[in-house]
Amino acid sequence: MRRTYKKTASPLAGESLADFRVGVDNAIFSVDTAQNRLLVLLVMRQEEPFLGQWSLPATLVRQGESLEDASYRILAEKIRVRNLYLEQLYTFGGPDRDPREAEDSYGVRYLSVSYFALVRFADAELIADGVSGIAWYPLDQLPQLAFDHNKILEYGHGRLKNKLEYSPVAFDVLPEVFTLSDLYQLYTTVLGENFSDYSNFRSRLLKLGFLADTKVKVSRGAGRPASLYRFDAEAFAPFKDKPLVFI
Amino acid sequence: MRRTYKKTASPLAGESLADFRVGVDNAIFSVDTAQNRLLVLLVMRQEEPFLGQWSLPATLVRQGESLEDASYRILAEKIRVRNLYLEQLYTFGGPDRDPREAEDSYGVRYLSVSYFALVRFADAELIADGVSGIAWYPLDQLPQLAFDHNKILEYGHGRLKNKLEYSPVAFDVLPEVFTLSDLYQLYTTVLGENFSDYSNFRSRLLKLGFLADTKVKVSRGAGRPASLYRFDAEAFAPFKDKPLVFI
DNA sequence: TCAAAAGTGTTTCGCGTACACCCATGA
DNA sequence: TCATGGGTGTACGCGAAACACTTTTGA
Repeated sequence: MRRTYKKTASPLAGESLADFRVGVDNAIFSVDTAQNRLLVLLVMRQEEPFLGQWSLPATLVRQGESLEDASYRILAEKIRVRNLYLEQLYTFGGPDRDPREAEDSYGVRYLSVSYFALVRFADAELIADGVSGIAWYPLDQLPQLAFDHNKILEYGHGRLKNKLEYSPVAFDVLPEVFTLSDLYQLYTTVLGENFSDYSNFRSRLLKLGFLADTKVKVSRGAGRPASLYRFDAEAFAPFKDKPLVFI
Repeated sequence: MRRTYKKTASPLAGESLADFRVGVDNAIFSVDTAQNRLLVLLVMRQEEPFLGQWSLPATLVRQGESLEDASYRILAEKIRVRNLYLEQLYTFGGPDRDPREAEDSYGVRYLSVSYFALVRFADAELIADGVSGIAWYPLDQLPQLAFDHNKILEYGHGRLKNKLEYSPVAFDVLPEVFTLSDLYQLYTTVLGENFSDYSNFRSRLLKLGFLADTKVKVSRGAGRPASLYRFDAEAFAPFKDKPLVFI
């Protein structure tokens, strides 16, 4: 039926279109502000190819399922989390990127649509199913990953840095209330040590006016107690879609 | 063979994975500096679905062909051009975005990986094959397009604006030598009238030091003749990968 | 000699940067 | 009382924005 349809309609019917399986690979980042570490979620592969190697949480897209649905599904299988940010990253689709292609006599191709996620570390609860390995890995201590997943993570890290600079993702990933140091730590761990002076970061952010001071103080060990702030979505609204630099 | 492989390896074998055809849709932009118009390349569809409707130049990915190859192939079929910029845009893959899915009893899905291209208008020669319609359309006078192509173009236009602000794509698309007014016109037509004052634009660009004055003057009608400039890729090198605002 | 287009210069204002310094707490 | 971390203030310089002005051509 499909064949006939193609044949009558297109002069290219004989050109042998590729059949695809579509995989979704999730690059899931989180920031452990307590330890100043940028983490990424890896799972141990339970099947061939790359059995026993670390990889990104991934799945193949099912019938009737959108790409984003698939991404959420795989995420929900690995982690329980309330606050997260998710967006499409990039589509890798060269031939021979997946060893399964070679084994397959029908010439089925495997295409990977990668998604980028940032989750709140505090309430991210890993789902250990007893069998499969699952773990947060510091981004700077990655093992050799399956497929082209190292490349995907590299790309994802770039995206994360941009997002942080130009959009308010940070507030999706911080607790409801947070100190300005928390915010600063977050930026520092993701962007590197020398992106901005604390006091300047502070005054710039406060001047924008969408951080509401709850006046509640919190003391963490020695030192003066810090004010807890809340992200005010309404006050931020005017900045929405406008280019805005947080650095 | 494939089935067996999946069945032994994965507990999800029964979950009915989707079979995909992968299409590549090209959002090809060009700027007619003479008429100050931002154009996009459309083709008239010669087959169902959406027969006789305008659409983006598109193709289905063939066996052994990478996504980017497919994008270049479809571009080369429609247009002869030497200077262009091309990059992946976004992947649209929800179920039911393509009417062919419904007609197909096997549940084949159609996924669209869109590419963004910017071509030099002066030497872009449309390939008219006598049958199919092909034309440059002003972006602000688009007809109703096939599939979700209007949405893709909207997304592509956003990308174009960003690219122009943060990267030197403009020089891929201008002639070898150009006047600063040419450059300014280009920016104006893409970004809108009020993005910057001409004189400020001018001094900012010149101060960066990668525009070489050829000292050759060119006169266009009345008015003082303008200097022709050349983009100096070597002098630009230090700025590569660094955030840089052209506005 | 005037309009049109190219190119130069100037003034103002705000913001990023780099600091120095004050404040409140725990040990 | 001192180390520690939170918070405030200031002085400098660059750059964006707005706009006035000069230069060189064609008509």
